[in-house]
Amino acid sequence: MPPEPIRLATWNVNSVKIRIVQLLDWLRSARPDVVMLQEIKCLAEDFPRLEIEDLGYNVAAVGQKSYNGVALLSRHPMTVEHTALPGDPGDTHARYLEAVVEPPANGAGKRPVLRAATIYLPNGNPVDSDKYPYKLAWMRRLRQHAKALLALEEVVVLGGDYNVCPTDDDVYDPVGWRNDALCRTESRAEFRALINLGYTDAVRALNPQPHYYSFWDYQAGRWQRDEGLRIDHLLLSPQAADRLAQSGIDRAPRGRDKPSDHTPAWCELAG
DNA sequence: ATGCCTTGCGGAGCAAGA
Repeated sequence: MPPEPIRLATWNVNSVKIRIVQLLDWLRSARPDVVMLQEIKCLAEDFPRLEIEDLGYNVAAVGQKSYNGVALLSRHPMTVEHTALPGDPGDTHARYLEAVVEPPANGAGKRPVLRAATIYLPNGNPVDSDKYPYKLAWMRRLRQHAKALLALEEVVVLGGDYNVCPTDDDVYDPVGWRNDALCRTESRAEFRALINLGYTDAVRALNPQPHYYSFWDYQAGRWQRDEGLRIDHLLLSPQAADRLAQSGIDRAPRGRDKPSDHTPAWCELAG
């Protein structure tokens, strides 16, 4: 009997406290094994862990008051490895959390561990403020760490809100957005550099069609017009990419009442 | 359009998001 596949998803929930009912409903229906959350917008001690643990998940969170904040949910045992992106102890934003997940053994024997990180990459707007160089510096740090992870030769999934539209195909209005921090040449070059280390964009790899979005602004009827951006990504190490079976974007949560402006991106790795 | 909508904070009106 073949081992069970493992499903992973990333979702910027735009406040986990406001979105708890939508999050629980989605966990019950999508039943992902590992979830990367962003913008929980609360302290870790205020994260609604009991409700999520009741659905069978282990929970790890790094939070701060009001802004940012990330969390990992896993149906399998999980050991936290990093609660911040290495490389700048002065960076106090809650934007990175990495853990090792132990999948259950099966008939064929022990399965390799999975290393999962949840990433909330800085937005970077406005581009003439110090937020943009902060974003680019954060991306360089991420590249350094992602390179070190490759040397481990593990199954690695770096999932999150990257705040980068990789190409013009990932934006509803490329000309209007070309000077935005999400689409600027430097942001795209940094994202490509990350990919060029040897990572695979799991959603793009199996869904090459343009205009396959993960975010729609609340304003100006962007959802109703399907005018969105693809900025939520799952990057796979070669050992993970070798197992990539399915991937996609689950639009359903974006169409529900009181939605986040992002919707989950997901992938499934063969067991 | 320095807007439009939605959050947190705090108890009004910003700041931040993307």
